[in-house]
Amino acid sequence: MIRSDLSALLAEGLSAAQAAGDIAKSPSVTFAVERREDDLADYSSSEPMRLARVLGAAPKDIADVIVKHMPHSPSVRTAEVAGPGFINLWLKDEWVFNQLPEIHQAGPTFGHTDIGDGLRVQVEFVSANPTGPLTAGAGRGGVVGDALTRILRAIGYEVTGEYYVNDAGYQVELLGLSVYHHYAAALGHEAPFPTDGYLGDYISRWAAQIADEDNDRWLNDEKPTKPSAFEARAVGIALNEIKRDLEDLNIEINSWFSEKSMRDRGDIESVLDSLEKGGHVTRRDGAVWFVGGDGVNDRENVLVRSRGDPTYFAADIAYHQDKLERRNFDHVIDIWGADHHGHVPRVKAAMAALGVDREASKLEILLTQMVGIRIDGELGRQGKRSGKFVTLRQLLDEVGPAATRYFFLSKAMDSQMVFDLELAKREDPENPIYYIQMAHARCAGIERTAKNIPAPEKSSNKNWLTKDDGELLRLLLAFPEILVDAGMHREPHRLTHYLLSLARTFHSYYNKHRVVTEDESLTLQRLSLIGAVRQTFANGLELLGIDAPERM
RNA sequence: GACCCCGUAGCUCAGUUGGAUAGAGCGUGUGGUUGCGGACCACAAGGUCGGAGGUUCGAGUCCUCUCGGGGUCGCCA
Repeated sequence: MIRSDLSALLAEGLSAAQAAGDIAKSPSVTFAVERREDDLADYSSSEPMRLARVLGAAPKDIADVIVKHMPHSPSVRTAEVAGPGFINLWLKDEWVFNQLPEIHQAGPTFGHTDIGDGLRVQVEFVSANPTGPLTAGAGRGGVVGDALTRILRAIGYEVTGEYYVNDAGYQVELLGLSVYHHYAAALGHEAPFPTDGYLGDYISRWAAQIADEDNDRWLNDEKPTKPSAFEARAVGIALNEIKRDLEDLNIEINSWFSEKSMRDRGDIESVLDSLEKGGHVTRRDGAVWFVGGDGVNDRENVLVRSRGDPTYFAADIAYHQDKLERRNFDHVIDIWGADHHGHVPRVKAAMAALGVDREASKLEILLTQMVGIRIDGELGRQGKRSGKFVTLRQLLDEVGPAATRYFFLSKAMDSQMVFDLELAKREDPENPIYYIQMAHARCAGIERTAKNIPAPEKSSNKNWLTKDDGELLRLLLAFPEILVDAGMHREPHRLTHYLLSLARTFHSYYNKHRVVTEDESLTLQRLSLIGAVRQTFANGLELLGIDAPERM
């Protein structure tokens, strides 16, 4: 990666200067180097200004001395001191040009690095209750989690994407009773509808499906025979719809973790036992409460209800212990909806209490903010139990998976967003995803036009690079850095913005320079560049889970 | 009341561990493009970064206060 190479070069410059006695000694320094998108430099570092105090010298003098002692590098054309103490670095065109074959050689793995060092990471996302179809908001978490998973893999982590299925507990009981009410009705019987039952249209749809397929198999007067089996039947239908939605949105789940099977193993009892032994439990009003650790002024939360069944919180503690201890992931990332934010401190406190993650360093919880859906200019309220919400399916049917993913991935996850259905439905250039896909298709189109031209040989002519070729190629070389930043900051939208910027640069280039011309040598060189551009779009879109069409 | 997120161009949003003149898309205006696809390109207008203090060489970015919008505070999940 260019950025880290330059950083090392500057560090060498500093130590050489220190060895020569030109500047005071210091502990080793990591030079922050940033890529510039203006015309001040290709890359720059402001480290000298930060070093001023430590080294007891003026920033400008520090920068001067570093530049003076910096070893020669084949990639650097010039290094100069600017402003109050910046070091500006320019890449050598010849070196930039020589990176092109490397991009082609890496092919589908161009941009990938191994800085993750094979660390085992779990990303848990969506995990919506199987008590109804996925909401549009769940789509946001799903898309962000899926893209993050892909990006982390590309930078060298071994990642498992998991969906935690809440297929047990009170909400599932409610689902079963709600569906049963309609099921019985469909067969001409009566069963009570539960208080706080689910009101969505899909409930009667599922009931009709069960009545149709199973006839009177579950029928009894007021309650289903084998109620837990009936619940499982309803949950099964829900999960099928969820899986189909995720599949159509190009989201891959490696592992479906069943809460029910965890409960059946007795994990909750054993975790409660551990908490009790650690003195983190108190009893009051017939219920069992969790007491936060070490004088933390945290509210107490119920683990076991007075009627005897464990809460979602208790199950979640067992689940996270399973991830962090039994399955021993090096790092766990949970992606939750913002409405769960109050739950974050409790779970972390419980993990600390269990001694599973005392430093609170292994469990990382990210929150995706609310998604408002605007239909016909109206911003409606969303609620699964009321049955009033926009489903992910509606989004997919009306907008399509590419635009849906792009829209969710173009904004930072911690900012609230409004999904304007009418706007997103329009298939005009307003939607930047077409602009990006078009760039890829154009590259492919050029390659089709040139397909009877022999493959580029090793070039002897290195003066072909215009400023525009160099700009385009420099942008390609930034791709690996973008992936590292997007992964390490957990911000997939950085990749989205990069691709948009690359598309802009490419379209501009395309409009200005013809690739396939009479000049065979030049044509071959530019074909190689265009091939690298196409590869970068393909790789980037793949990580976003968006298809890269050859034609549009 | 407590806590979380947001507030940047007309609209939707970026802004890289705090760095040099605040960016993009859409919209608006003007112009270009007989070519590898016109789903394109170039140029322009448009900003007290909600407000006030503070931290320091330097703040859209960090801290405090404050205003506005959204969210969460259950023996629901």
